[in-house]
Amino acid sequence: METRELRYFVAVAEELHFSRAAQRLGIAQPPLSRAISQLERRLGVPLLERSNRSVTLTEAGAVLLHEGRAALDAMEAAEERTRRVARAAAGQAGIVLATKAGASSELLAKLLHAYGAEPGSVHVEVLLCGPGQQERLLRTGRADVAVLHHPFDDTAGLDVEELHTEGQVAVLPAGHPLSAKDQLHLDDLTDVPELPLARWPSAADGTYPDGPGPEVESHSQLLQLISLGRTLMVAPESCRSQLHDDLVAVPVVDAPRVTTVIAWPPHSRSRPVADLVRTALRL
Amino acid sequence: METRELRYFVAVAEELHFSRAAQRLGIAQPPLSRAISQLERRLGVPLLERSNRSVTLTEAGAVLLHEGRAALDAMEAAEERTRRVARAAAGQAGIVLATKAGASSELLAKLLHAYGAEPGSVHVEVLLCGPGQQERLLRTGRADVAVLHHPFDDTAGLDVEELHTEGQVAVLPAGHPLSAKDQLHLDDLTDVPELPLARWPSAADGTYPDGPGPEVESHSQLLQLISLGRTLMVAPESCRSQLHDDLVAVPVVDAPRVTTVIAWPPHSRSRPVADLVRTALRL
DNA sequence: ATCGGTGATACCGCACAGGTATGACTCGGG
DNA sequence: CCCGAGTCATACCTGTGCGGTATCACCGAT
Repeated sequence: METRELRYFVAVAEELHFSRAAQRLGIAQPPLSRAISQLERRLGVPLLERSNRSVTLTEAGAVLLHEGRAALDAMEAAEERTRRVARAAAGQAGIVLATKAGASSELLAKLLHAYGAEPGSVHVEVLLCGPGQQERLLRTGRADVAVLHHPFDDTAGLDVEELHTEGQVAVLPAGHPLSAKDQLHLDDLTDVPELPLARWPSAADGTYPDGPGPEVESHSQLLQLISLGRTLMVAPESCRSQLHDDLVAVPVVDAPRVTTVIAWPPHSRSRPVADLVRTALRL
Repeated sequence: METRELRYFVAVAEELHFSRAAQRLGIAQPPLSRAISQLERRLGVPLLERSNRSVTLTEAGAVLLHEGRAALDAMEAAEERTRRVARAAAGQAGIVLATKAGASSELLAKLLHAYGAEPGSVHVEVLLCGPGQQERLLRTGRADVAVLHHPFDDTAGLDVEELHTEGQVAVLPAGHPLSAKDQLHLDDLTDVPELPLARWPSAADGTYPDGPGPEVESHSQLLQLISLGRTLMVAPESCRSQLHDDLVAVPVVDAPRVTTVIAWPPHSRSRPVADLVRTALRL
């Protein structure tokens, strides 16, 4: 199976629409149709169910979509890491660490400081990105190591070490009745009509889901909207250090505990990554 | 990057010889040369160092070899699992479990029996294979779940659960002076001229490494050679249940402890695999 | 100096990816 | 009830590029 065929199939399987998929791939629709049927013939397995004006995945198609995404990621990672290693060898070496913008900043600062003091340490480029993006950067080879947060990020297929576990707090505008309490439950927060949960853009297409909450695209926007009394959020308690006086954090006793982990691709043979992880575990 | 290019590169990187690699790939040498230089040009990175009569990997080439193998495995796994899912849907369903021939047979029997009694259990095809092969079967999609042994098998990139930990014993011919002891150290076993360690064929090319020990290709051969007083082996103590009277097992106190684990690919969404793992953990 | 063996280059033919035009079919609207 | 819009499939053409053969340039051993 060639990557081209697999890319084509993944596009169709995601769009469930040949013409749109062809447009996304930058080719015409007929060659795409042909490529897919050829793939089905070669595998000996029907992947798509073409019925009245709609395309759906067969069971086998669903499997190929999943496994195929992982395989394409691995191909991309191989290519990307090869390029990066050459660039590193050619001068300004370094590894790339990906982390969610605004999360675990204190821990990260300590880690980078400690690692920088190690003998043989290399330059660490920090890549801040939106939620759920770090994991992808790691899988596609654009990052060597990432700081993730269980259970929010998917760590399937990555090697991880746990660094820190903490509870979560509700961040509320000062003066709101709920902010006077000294602890809360999740049920207290789901149905607060005047503070609906904010909506983030979908990672896939950048559109916002429906709902009453305000649309946000960054952490600072969200904090400002809380200050303005328009929404609330639930976040790991370490975020307290970044809150202004006009925000109040109240522990949410039944929210899932959040574990900060350091993660890297399972086949990594990078010495700097190993050093960085060892340093992180000593903190 | 197309899988064809990557397959070509991996072949050359493994052989470090264009003509042999071309032969292995079933193509002529000139197209292979061209494909590799084209790959290097596309990546913008030299992968191979061609100097006086010898080909060596550059640092980038070594990375691409490693990452590329994983990527090719993932591609193969995607293809294989898709085929298998279709076959399973078409009638005789089932999952494939890979394990080393002759290892953990008791545990495996208990597991299969317990799983078979579960509601909703499917047929489990057991694939016995040589040492170090299970892992590959799992990575390339020919198996859904495997029973592996730490630290012998590499579990990087697989999800695992530990099932059982045990020490190791030396298996000796009855009557040999060492068999009279009630415990041994590894040092006692490395330099026993009359019982040199047996040699297994290499997984890569099937050739035997050099050495004084007898060549074997199966567990039963090895046991017979021990009976004949020609070699010895060190194995997990659970192998005792399969030994004849003319073999003696003596604990090796400083041999690494062996952990039997059940492993599956990290992206598995197979319900039967999850059930099987859950059953295994209850044993 | 010669020969065997290395990888690179030159050239050719054919398979196949991709484009355009069009068909078969299904739905919705006038 | 038919027409038009929209779906994916088919037919045909074209050009790229993969693979093969022949050959070269280079190096080392004899």
